[in-house]
Amino acid sequence: MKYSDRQLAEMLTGAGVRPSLHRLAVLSTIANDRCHPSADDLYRRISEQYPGVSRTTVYNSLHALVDAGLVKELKLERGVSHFDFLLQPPHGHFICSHCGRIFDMGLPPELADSADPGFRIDAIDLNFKGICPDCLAKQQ
Amino acid sequence: MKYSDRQLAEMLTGAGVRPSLHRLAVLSTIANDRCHPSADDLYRRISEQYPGVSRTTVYNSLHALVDAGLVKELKLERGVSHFDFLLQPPHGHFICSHCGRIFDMGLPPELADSADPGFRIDAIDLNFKGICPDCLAKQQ
DNA sequence: TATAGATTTTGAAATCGTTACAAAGTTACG
DNA sequence: CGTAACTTTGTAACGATTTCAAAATCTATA
Repeated sequence: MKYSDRQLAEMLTGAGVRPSLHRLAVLSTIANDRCHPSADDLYRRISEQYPGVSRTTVYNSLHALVDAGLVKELKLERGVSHFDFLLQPPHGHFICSHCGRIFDMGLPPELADSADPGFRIDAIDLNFKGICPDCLAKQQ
Repeated sequence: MKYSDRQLAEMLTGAGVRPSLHRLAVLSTIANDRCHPSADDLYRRISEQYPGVSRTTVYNSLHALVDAGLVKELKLERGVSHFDFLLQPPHGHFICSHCGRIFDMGLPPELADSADPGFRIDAIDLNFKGICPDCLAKQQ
């Protein structure tokens, strides 16, 4: 499923964020490629489309999108954040130790209930680590 | 349950790591306080006991303990690692958005089975975010 | 179409946690 | 003892991110 720039622009205005060219480019890359890019990945991708864009602009855009609730920041490894589109059922992630790719994984439906009583659960991060099918096939 | 320095030293030698004073102090803090300290928390704690200790020594010790499989590095927030004692059943964590404390939480037993077939799961990180009972009580 | 006001972008410098590295100190063991 | 292996130290570097103030660009209203 691909989101048109018009759809994405509407999401932005709907969330009270002005749909500037750069913000739209950042959101479109996150929403349509679903590759969980880091800020630097995004900077390089956006640079191809808009040469001369500032790294700070990419960070600014990301903050705006995260604050607007359209994008989720994933803290999977120390030091680097990755970014995921939020318009879809909640899901976890799988990080392949071999190729580094990040895959979406379904969340067990009653996971929130497994927390101790008395805690108010607002968000769940579930991350698997291991080897993805592609790398398993290549390995042996 | 508290671990004596002798017990901890045996764990270290058993794992092939020389039980130096600093390493023992780091491990003891992580094992006995169970407060999921960051490297900087540990540096400050160890400094009280051994004034003049170098920050690098704390990092070196942490690396040794993580490599030895006695300590697990938690990547809960961007930028900072926290450290948890590993000698206990696998568990997830709850981070209170209000006070910042980190609590242990049980893992649902068949969580690994919920991953898509074809992936080899080596590790699971489950993190809840929300408000802890103490902060909930104080809030209203 | 002007123009003022608000918002966005820029680029350089700063920050923060962590790592690299080489020198100095310590320990184990023949 | 002597020497090789390991540990600690302190400084400098690193990389991702943030800060900040100036410049550019938009928007609304006249």
